[in-house]
Parts: sequence; C-alpha cells; structure tokens
Amino acid sequence: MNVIFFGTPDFAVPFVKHLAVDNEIELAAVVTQPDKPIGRKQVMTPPPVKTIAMDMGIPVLQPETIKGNPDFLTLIRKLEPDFIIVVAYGMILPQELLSIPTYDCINVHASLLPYYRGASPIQTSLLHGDSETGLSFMSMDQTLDTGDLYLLKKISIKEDDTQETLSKRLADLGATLLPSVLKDIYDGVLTPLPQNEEKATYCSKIEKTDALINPTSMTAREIYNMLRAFTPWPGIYMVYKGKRLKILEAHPVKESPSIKPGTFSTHDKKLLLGTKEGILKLVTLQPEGKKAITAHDFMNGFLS
RNA sequence: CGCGGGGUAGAGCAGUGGCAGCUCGUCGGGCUCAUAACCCGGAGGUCGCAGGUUCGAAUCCUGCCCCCGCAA
Repeated sequence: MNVIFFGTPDFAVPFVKHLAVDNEIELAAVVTQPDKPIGRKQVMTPPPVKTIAMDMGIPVLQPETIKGNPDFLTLIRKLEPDFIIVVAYGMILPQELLSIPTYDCINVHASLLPYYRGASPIQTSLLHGDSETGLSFMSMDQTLDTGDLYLLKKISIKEDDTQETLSKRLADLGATLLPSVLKDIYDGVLTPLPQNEEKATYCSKIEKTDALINPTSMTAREIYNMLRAFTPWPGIYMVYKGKRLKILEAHPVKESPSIKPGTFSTHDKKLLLGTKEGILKLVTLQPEGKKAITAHDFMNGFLS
C-alpha cells in the first residue's frame, strides 16, 4: 500500500511514525510546510514533521504552494499513491490533488464530526468544558471538514486536560488507529457515511488577541476552561497595574470568602483571584517582562 | 539596526550621587498539646561584566553579555 502523508505540527508527528514503521505500508513521501523563522531571534526552523521524517529517512517535500504548482502535482502522481493522508497540514488542498490517489484522500480531524468543524476543535471542546471529544477519519472533499466519515472514535476529556495533553492523547490514538483504518478501506470492509449537516458546528482559528481574560466579566470556571484550551499557546493573561500578567497555572477553588471580582486576596498562603462567579487559585504567573514565577514569589514581590 | 521591560542576599522585589533595604526562605532561641501560626535574635550581596565621570557610583556616561514581554 503506497501512501503519501501531508502534515506539519507536533500533532502530526505520531502519524508519520506509525505509518513509517508499518510493514504493510510504504510511506513514499511526506509533504510539509516550508521552514519558517521562529521566535524572537527569527531562527529558520523546520516543521516538526520534517524533522521526524528526515530522521526516519523518508523523502520530504516542502512546496510553497500546491494550487497552480503543476511540477509538484506531477511529482505526486509519479509516486502513484493509494492513499493521501492529511493531518494538520495547514493549507487547503485543491481538487486536482485530492483526485490523485487510487483509493482516497483521508483526513484525520480532532473532533466528533459534524461537531467542531474548522481550525480549533481541541481548543473549542476544552473551552466549552466538554467531557468528551474524539477523532474523525474522513474522506476529504472540496470544503473543509465536510467529507464522508469512515470512523469516529470517542475519547473522554479529563478535568485537568489542556490543549497540550489532549492533543497528544488524540494524536497518539489516531496514529495508532490509522494503519488499520487504511487497510480496512483498502480491503473494502470500511465504507464512508455522510455527515449529518443539520448538526454541524464550527470553530474558528484561535488568535493571540483572544488570550486576554477579564475576571470581572468571566466566571472562575470560564477562565479555567480558557486556560486549559489555550495552554501552551497562546496562553491567557489579565491586566494588572497596567501591565500584562500571564496566568500559567491556576485552578478554581471552592473557598468560602467572597472576593471582589478582579482583585487578589491571600488566604492560607494561597493567592486567590476573585471573578464574576467563583474563585481562582493562582499557582504560576508571569508578569510582563519577567520570567514565570510562583504565586508565592508574586505575593512577596509584586503584591505589596 | 522592529518596539519595550529587566539583571541588587537562596527566591521575589524596593532603592535617581552620601553607611545596601523589604517580604519570603534559611539558621538559632522562645511560646505552644501542636503548627506552614506567633515572638526574639543571627547568618547570608564584588548591586550582570569591563571601562569612564566624581571627594564619593547600585544610582550618571560608554561598550559588552544574559533573561523576558510585545510584534512577526
């Protein structure tokens, strides 16, 4: 079985690993986004998928664009893929590409479709405080996340899951399941079913500007869910003394004293933040221009 | 030369030319059935590095190193 993989970030890495080591699958090539400058120093950095693929000796392609790139499409055709797999590639793929594989183009989406179509399914499920989510293996069509479904896999969300931990769990699970899904499709024992359009919901891309919280208009639970959804990126912050104060770690607590929303209070050596409803115990913070510090340090230096 | 904050005791922070401070921790002692509580006492700093100005520099000037918040 000849397979080409499209993917870019950490989420896609386990999929590459599992495809590469499966002895019934020939991973002919990995396609990923071009290297990009990263961080304050703007160092050119390869996408995680490129790094792992090169380590495993798999050919890597990094086209700037696919649409209107006949050379690239020709190259893909020559590899004669049975399947094209797309996991968080980060670019819309044109129909010309989708029609290349002998069998199908498969996308793995991190939600139980038709719920949470779009760019931030994991974050949105955490933001809503859902107790379960899952993975969708679907046949790609021209519009985003609307293709027929081969398989849905449910997974429960833990109380302390963050974007980071939930992503990893979903990625590992999906990567483990993918080879057998492909084989089942190949063997004709798995056929796709259309999505229920009426139930579809959508989620948009998370922006850095979404990271600001307001304790006077949000409940402790809402802030906590947002912290989970936005960890490790883009994180959340509030404004304190005119400067940004990132909240890196916090938990809602059921303390008796009521605290005026938006203000701090220390109680039993703990740093508590009053919100519109409920109290948030702050554990790790990062004032603007400073390194991350514990709530204890914050109380010693910043609160007085 | 993208914008900006910062480097002072183990930790977090004050300190704009005149003896280096605060909170926490730490060590010793006291109180207590007991304690991360309370009281008393102590130790611990070449003020990032190098040079300059000055009678005198953590503080003013120059260069360098490092950390971080934005932006991308």
